[in-house]
Amino acid sequence: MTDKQESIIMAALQLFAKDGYNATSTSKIAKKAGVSEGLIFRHFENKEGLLKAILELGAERVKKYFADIVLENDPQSVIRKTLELPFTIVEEEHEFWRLQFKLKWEIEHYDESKMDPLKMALTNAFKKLNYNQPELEAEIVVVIMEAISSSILKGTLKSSAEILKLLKLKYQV
Amino acid sequence: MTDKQESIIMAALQLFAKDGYNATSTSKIAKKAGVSEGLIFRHFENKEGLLKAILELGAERVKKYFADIVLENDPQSVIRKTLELPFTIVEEEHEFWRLQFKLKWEIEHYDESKMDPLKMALTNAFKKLNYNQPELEAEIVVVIMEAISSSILKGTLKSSAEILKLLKLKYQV
Amino acid sequence: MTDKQESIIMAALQLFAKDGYNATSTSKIAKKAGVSEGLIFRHFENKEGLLKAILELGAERVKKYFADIVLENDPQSVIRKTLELPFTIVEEEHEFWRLQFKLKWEIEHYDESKMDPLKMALTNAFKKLNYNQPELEAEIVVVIMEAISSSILKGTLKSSAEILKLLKLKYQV
Amino acid sequence: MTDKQESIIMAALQLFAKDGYNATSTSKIAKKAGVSEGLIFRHFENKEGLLKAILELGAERVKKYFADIVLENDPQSVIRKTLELPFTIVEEEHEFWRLQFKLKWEIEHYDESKMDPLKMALTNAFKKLNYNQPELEAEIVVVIMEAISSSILKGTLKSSAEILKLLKLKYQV
DNA sequence: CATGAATGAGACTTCATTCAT
DNA sequence: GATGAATGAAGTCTCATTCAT
Repeated sequence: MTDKQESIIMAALQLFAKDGYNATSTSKIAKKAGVSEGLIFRHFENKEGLLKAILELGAERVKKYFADIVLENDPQSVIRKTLELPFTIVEEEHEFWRLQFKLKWEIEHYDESKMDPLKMALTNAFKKLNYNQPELEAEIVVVIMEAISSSILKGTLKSSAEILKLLKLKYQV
Repeated sequence: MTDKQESIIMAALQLFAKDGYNATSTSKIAKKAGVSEGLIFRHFENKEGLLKAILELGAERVKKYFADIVLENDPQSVIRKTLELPFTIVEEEHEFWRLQFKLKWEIEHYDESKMDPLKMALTNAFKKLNYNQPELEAEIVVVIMEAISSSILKGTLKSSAEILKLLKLKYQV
Repeated sequence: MTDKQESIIMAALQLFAKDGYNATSTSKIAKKAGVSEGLIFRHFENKEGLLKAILELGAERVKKYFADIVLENDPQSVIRKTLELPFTIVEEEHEFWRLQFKLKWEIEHYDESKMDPLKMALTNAFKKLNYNQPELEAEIVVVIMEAISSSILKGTLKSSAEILKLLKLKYQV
Repeated sequence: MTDKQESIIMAALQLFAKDGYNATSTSKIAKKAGVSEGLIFRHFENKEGLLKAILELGAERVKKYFADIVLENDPQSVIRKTLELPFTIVEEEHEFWRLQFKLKWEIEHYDESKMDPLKMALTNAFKKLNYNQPELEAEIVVVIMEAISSSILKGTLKSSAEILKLLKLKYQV
């Protein structure tokens, strides 16, 4: 990955996140990245190719975030870390994640399979804690986690710290 | 509202929901609605005007859905009905609600105030039930409700019936 | 000429004068005139018909302005009145005349024949005053008169009163 | 300035001059210039940008025409050359100048300042010749010069050679 | 690898005009 | 006579993509 390739990706990332995929022109990306418009197509074939590159980058970051949770043995820690996840997104990565969430709605068949390892880890955790329906519980936690993430990214969640505390209390983690 | 105005709105609704606002051209809308492209602009001034008309329609439907909950006296019913809400969306309205959710990400300043009455009703309900932090509880329920709605609309929620049952159990409603 | 016909003409006049013929839409005219767009076409057949109606109105006003000069016997008065003409245009008629001048450039074959009576009157006057080339003198006076008119209408003429005085002096009228 | 840029300007010049700015579509310009329509916007940003480019070209040509007069020392030559100016416009440049004159009516705030050097030169000349009101005389000559130019360009001036002779006689130049 | 001029399709929008009421 | 919904062509402009250099 050359320097210019990276700056294209970073520019696209920011613009896609701010304005959406369709509303962002390749010319704006090129200008922001400080490269010629043609270069985008040499490196990524077309606009969608650029999007895919960004999406893959997203999948990798997701894996990294999940790794720490999935490798955790203590079931309570698995749940706690999952709930904490949305609150640990650093400010600088907000636009990156905004884009990922936005794209879930924009792309026809968004690949949700990257959530599977987390779901399994959670299911296992709830099993160990003798919950009656561990799979359902896992799915609910994932849903809650995603919902809180998107609220945070959209900036509509108030008193987030207290909510986290309350959630941990409910799950006793 | 003439016949053609309505068919424009319906066509736009479906296309916006399927492909997104930006990716839908006014010419496609006109073709689908069976009218001339110019008519869209005579009636709605511009593409955004058409979007606003649809959004207002959405706000009205939201109000209608919420009315039943907000006017409820029994606190447990308030919570139960809120949790049930996502599961009561009829198939035909799916694309309409898909659009509403999609737009939350696509539009710069999406107006979230329409949730306020529901939040207040929930806060009141939790107060009556002597929860320690009724406002936080209300916010969590809203977040959960929205999350489940979006999962259902995206088609990524499995075993939705059981999840509802489990949630009701947790809140004893 | 009904009331509505008149208000259409007046509205068109003002808008054509301000923005030009091409840049003025029939819808703007209708709105300004307070009538339906269709009515314009019932009365004037098409946009060009409306223009022609205005042009004829212009020709009539020109005739009226010229009548007083052409019927004058005293040769010096003929010249003086011609020179004074641009300065006698009342403020309210400015946009009307602006339009007439603008159209001379906008219309392919603008009919200049309405100037003929004036030219003849001037030629006669110069003949009576024993100028060597009365026709040429007449043409120059007309050219000067038109030039000053357009300067006034464009608002680029300074010290117009003094210029008039000086011109009268030159022609001893 | 690439080849295509130039052919766009030339095509626009001719069409603007013939039909006016508003009545000329960018698609017609592109077709006449033998380029894609999009190229117009890549080079000139928008239709008005193209107009401005042409206008600047006009301002430069005006300067060139005036330079010879302004640098003249002999006052009579200044006046004579100014009067002769309209008659020296070569046939091939007619449409260019037609456009310049047409635009004075079409554009909201046409910049008249380019006449200032000429006016000053004339004022100076009349001063040297001991005219009582040199500034007024200068303004009149400019007005006459512009009027004759526009008559020539519109093709409504007859016996132009004699008129020039007569004017020179009047000013004894 | 990198540029940027050039393209052609299609975007949103405006407009003169028609026609049923 | 008068309305205003409706049209279809054309308008300006944007965009993803190509290609010679």
